[in-house]
Amino acid sequence: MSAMSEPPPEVTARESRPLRADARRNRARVLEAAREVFAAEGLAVPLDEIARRAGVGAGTVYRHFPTKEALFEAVVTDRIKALTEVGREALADIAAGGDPGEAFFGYLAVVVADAGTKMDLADALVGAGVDLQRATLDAAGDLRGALGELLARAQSADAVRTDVDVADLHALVAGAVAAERSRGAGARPGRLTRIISDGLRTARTTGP
Amino acid sequence: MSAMSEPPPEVTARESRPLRADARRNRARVLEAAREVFAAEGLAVPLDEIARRAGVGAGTVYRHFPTKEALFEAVVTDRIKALTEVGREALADIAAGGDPGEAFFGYLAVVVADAGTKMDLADALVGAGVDLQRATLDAAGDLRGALGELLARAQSADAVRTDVDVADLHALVAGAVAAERSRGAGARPGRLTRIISDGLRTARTTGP
DNA sequence: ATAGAATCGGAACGATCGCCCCGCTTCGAA
DNA sequence: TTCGAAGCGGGGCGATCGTTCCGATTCTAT
Repeated sequence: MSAMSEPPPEVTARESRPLRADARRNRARVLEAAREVFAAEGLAVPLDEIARRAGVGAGTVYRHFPTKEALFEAVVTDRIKALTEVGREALADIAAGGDPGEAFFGYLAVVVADAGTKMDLADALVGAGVDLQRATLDAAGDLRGALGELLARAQSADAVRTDVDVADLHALVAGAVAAERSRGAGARPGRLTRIISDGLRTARTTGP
Repeated sequence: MSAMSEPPPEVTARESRPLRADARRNRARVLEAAREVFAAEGLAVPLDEIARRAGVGAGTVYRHFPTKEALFEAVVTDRIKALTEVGREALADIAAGGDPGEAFFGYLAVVVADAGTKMDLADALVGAGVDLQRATLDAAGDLRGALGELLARAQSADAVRTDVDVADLHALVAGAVAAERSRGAGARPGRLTRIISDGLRTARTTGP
């Protein structure tokens, strides 16, 4: 604290002071570079690379994010929230009279397709040497929640076998993402999702 | 499985001088320790740890295996060969009149179950920062071959949908393995394999 | 038993990478 | 315009890990 003349009215939270203009700009640049690089290479990329791509020094990165993982989580959390949002929309769709099965499988495809092309999400989902922290865990929990509710609805509508739970789903998604990631950039996506989806359906008596 | 004996290291004309007694013993110890540790922890384990577990110095490890990857591959190749052998047995089973679908799905379960508990195979399958070399690639190719033939037979027997190829299978297996690995040691295995297997089956017209 | 060589062990090296420090630059309020 | 301080950059520290080196040790042919 200070014995100086000026008693600024913000002794509480730290997020009050507005960032200096260049600082805010640099912060945005770092985040943007981190998004690109993490999405392309996963957690394994050196932090210097991100700093270089952002056109700043490594010290600047640490000024804005206390740790490399914090930066990583800032990026991943953001993406997870977006996916959760899509899930909520799917739920709203059901509430509005949409088909639960369609909503569920559609969402599954979206998640796998999106996460499959982002190495960062793949790393986070599969947990390759990643210790998630509060914020990210909460976001992941929300995602899990949305997915779980969609699953429940689809099961109630008799569109998905009932011997599957959210944990299975998480594992399947993680697996599909890992698989999608392991194949080269080639091979049209969605192939695996279709197979997995078919496996999830209730034994259908489609027939001649 | 994974009790394959080691054929003379495939460098070149190495059969000239027989290894000294203690050297041979140490080599075996290193391989054994590597098997355990790689299976438990994957490629990420420090080499010193292996040396320590083997009761030798790091230098000794390098005397027998030129590089850490070489050691890793020696272990993985061994395991892959064992899996391939099981695949061949399944094929022989078919030739002897066994059911192709049963053989295929059974083999799939075996591969996923086995690889799912061995981090080294998971690493190798998913390719997490692993550059396979000749020997391992050949072994992997053989495995792929066996899997491919089993797939073809099962498809001919109308037990597996025909819009799936070996690459899809590889991806699915890799994904299942990664998933199996990402969940804690809990959760009974085979759950995912069953779902995936159901997805692979030809659309069945089970009765009304 | 003995010498000579094969082998061992673990200290040391070099590269990588996360993170911190500090002198200099740049902002922005007065 | 001025000047205090927020912010910056990048060199550097420390830890980890793969690999190498070499003096000490152990084996085996004689």
